[in-house]
Amino acid sequence: MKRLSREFYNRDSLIVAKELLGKVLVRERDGQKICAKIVESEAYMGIEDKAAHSYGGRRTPRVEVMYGGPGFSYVFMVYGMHYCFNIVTREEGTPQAVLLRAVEPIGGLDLMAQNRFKKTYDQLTKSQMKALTNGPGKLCKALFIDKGSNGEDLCGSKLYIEEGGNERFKIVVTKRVGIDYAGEAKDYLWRFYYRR
DNA sequence: ACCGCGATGCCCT
DNA sequence: GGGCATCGCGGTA
Repeated sequence: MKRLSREFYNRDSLIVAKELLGKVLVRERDGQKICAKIVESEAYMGIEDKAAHSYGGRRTPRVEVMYGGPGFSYVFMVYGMHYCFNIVTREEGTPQAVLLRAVEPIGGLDLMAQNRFKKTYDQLTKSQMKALTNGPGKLCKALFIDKGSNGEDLCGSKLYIEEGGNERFKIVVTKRVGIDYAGEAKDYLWRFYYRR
């Protein structure tokens, strides 16, 4: 499958967040490969978005990568124990990003099961199977995405995104999650997920 | 099924 | 020192 180009990412997060649905996130590590379909995303619109880490032009060491240009990863820690994986969008100096909130396992099932639960895929309970990659922190753990993947070039060969299949689907549009601190921005319909 | 809560570390004021 | 772009558990139904 064809890898997404730098230009794909060089657009508003609202567009990229929607278009990433159905695409395939690929993680290569130690000669092994994990693939998963992107099924939920959120747009963070930068300077003007009270929910974004770069709101108001905030530029600290943590968010620096958001200013560096499209197609790089922004990985940060939340609640002291989970990571969130974002894709930086827009040109250098315009700090937008898309948060991946959920993916669906396609390949490398045993690797994901090991990373999450220290078991083979077959050994997972039903609920563990369902919860394998259905949250931002969970998908990071399953795909071995942590601090070390911050600033990774998604046009490279360790962590990247490919075109998906041609399956038809709908996009459900809702409010973003976990941003009650963001004033009126908490109600913006900037969360998207794959239906069917 | 839904709800409440504690875990735990880093970032930024 | 306050607060998090979360998760999983254990309680009540």
